[in-house]
Amino acid sequence: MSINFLKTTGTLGADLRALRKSRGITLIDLSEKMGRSVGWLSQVERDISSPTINELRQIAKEFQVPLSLFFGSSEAKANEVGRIVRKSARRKIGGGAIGLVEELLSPDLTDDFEVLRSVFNPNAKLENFVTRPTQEVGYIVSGNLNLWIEDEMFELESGDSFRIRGEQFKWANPNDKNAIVIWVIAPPIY
Amino acid sequence: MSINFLKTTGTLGADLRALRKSRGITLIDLSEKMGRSVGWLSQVERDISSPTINELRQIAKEFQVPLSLFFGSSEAKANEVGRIVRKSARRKIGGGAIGLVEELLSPDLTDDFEVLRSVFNPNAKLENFVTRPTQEVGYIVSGNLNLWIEDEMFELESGDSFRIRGEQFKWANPNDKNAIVIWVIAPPIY
DNA sequence: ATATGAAATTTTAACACAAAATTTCATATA
DNA sequence: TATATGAAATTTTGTGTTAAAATTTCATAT
Repeated sequence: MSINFLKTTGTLGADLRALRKSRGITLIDLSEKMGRSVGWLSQVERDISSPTINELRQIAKEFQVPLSLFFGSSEAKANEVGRIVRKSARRKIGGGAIGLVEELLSPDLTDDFEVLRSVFNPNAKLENFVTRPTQEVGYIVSGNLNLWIEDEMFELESGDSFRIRGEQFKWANPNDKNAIVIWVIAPPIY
Repeated sequence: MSINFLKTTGTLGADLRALRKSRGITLIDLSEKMGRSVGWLSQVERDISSPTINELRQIAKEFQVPLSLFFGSSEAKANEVGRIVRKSARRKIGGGAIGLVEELLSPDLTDDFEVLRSVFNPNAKLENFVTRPTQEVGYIVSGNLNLWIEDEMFELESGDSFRIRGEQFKWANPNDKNAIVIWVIAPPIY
């Protein structure tokens, strides 16, 4: 029986690069903000050198993502890295609204889209409209979700799906039970 | 009480164009194959003129998609067109393997990705490997699915997810109950 | 042993031009 | 009288070139 070391999901460098690109930041920009050299950052993103936890924390802060984005709750088997995400090993993506728990179903951040599993807690709601330059499709696995897109409101039930394309939206869970939604976003925002 | 006319989902022109583009076919190519004029086709894709059922059937055949792709099983409300797909109005996407029922969760074919809901019947299996130049992510909603990617086999359970990136794959439902999978494909293949 | 920063390399951006694809519309057709 | 055609007009996409920007490499310093 071995001690559980803190391990990333095995795709750290590629994830960091994808994250940086999705924000339109260059290595030069980031290195200046972090006070590190460009060469070092380049190596980190290619898994040639590995950042300490503190450095990783600094990067996470720079991109406004939770540190948890880089860690699955359990370790992936070697042959599953980049291919399979087990239910027990999904990465938490915090940062969003309260009453909303998001986890990543994609194995890393390098695809042209991202797939999330979102749990909307009972009576949770997003107060203010959000707009993103993305195409998003969601599917209600269970529960109910009220969705406002521009000036329309839709009452969605289990089995319904929706699309948002750069339009402003907000949501509310009108029920006393969780709503579970599979949510696809392109291009990636995390 | 009114008679139910055969109505497309309200996104026919755009869907036809997306479908044609996804196959890398030009209006000229298609018009020659169909024996119709380029101008007319152009107008169909812009909803300026509407094809007859026979013409639509001809197009469907040309693209090797079922005619059902263009019809939801019930009519969408005007303000939901292009935004919401109700559980009862999903479009059937046949053509795949036997023992597999696929429905479209995306409201049309014009996104950078497509979201499907696939039902794998008990003990259904895909005999031969498939390879597509796509990025695909799937999420097991319920049931079990065995998935082969290249030379590895994975036993997936409810809650697990996977990614396939241009790799050859095949699948089998090892159970006596349906497996339900939300499947995302980019770029679109339908 | 690791990080740095300047040099070397690779990638992306910005044009300009040609080719291809699509739209428009006056006319023919049913 | 509405619809389809096909040639002309327009728009979009592709190609090749060069410069700028971004990234990688690697000899040296820490």
